[in-house]
Amino acid sequence: MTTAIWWIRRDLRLGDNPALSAALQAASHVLPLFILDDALLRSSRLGENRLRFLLEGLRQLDTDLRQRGSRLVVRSGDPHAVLSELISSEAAGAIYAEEDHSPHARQRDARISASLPLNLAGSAAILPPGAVLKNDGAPYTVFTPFSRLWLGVFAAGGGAPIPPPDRLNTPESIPGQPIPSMPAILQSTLFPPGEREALRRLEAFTSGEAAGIYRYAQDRNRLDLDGTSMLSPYLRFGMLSPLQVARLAWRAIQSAPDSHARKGAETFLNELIWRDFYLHILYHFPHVLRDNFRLEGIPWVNDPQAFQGWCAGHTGYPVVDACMRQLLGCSWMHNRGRMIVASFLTKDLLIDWRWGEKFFMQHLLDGDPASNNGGWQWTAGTGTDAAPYFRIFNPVLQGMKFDPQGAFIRRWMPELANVSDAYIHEPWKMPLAEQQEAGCRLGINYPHPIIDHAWARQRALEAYAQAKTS
DNA sequence: TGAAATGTTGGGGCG
DNA sequence: ACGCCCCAACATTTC
Repeated sequence: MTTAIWWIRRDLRLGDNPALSAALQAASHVLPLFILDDALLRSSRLGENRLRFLLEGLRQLDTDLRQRGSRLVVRSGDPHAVLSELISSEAAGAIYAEEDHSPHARQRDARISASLPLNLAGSAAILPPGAVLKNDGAPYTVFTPFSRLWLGVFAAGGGAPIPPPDRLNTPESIPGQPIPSMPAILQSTLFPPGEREALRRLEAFTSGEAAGIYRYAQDRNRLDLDGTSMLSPYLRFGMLSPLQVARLAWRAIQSAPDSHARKGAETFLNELIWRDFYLHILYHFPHVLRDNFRLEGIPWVNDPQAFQGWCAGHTGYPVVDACMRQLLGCSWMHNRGRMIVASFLTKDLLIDWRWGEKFFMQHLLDGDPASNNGGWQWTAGTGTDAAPYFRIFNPVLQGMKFDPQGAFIRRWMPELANVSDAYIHEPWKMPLAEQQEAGCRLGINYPHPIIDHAWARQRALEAYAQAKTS
């Protein structure tokens, strides 16, 4: 009997899992292990809701494993200590794990590899960092050429997904600990954790001629429609194989019924490429977690009270507030909303993008350092291939464009529920009579805008003019 | 994966 | 009929 450890990190799935597959080939017995790393659990960037999503995902994985004659072993502590103890107590020959390209994970894995037989197989990205480089071997810092080459590399390497194993032999009586329970903070779970649910959503999004992926190009920016895949939390924890999602998107492009549908599938695949782009950026430029990628010396105002207003959804701009309430209410925010609130924080309020980045990490189920950092630096105009400094969203126009009837605003802002279409995006213009009729008195039921956008825009342009290209 | 400011054009009102 | 003005509507430039 030989034993291999399948060390699960952010690949909570049995299907299309190269690390699990390698472990099964290497040994007669496989020990599925998840380590609750003290260092990660103590991080101020780990929100309770994401932790709970992870723990419940582990419970789901354990259920799936038990149906295959196995079970999940959970241990807390320092990964190196846990692994070396298990290697000797179980006489395990090797450890197999999916590669995690984030700086913290690379450091941890390098330390472990130095003394333990750690084998990395598969990647949290679709194409691993290093697979998409410029001719001179340098990493891309502009998205469009990156995506062109990415598509070429991806198309060349086809292949079918690895089926989930029928059975895992797992050694008996390995001491583990029960998966911790956390009370649910939110009443509704928009995102039931687990691979089964993830596959169900993927199937619904990509199969059939009426699939959402074919409407993605036209609907994805609409806050008031379900135009996105809502797969991000599952991709974040590898409850879905990102490679498998990309394969299905690719297939949808090939079999699209018309050019409009093809455009939808292409746009969706493009978003997956953005995900890879930012994973690669973080791999090649880990300092972006602390520093601006390209601008230096923006004179941030960093008003804590304004920040509190933004966090709570009390800015007085309905679309901004509705998006923040959506984040607080379901630990997820529409991508269009993320851009709107990020632009408002960095450009209107002139608050350092790091404040918003951290807040997002604390609240998003899909919070991932690479994509989150990339998105924030993009909006702040400090990142790779970033929005230019002068691109400043007007929260009123964004609301009118992407929530035309205000349905999204009314869903998240009960105090605005009876405000008419004419004023739903700028309630401060409401005459007193209508305020009373709508039960929404400015300054009482809903705040006046905490800042005047036209003025704030001017201020932002002046502030960014002081920044230096670095 | 913006928005505002500025420029241009052309129809209609009017003396 | 003609010129002038006003101002949408659209295009271009600028931030």
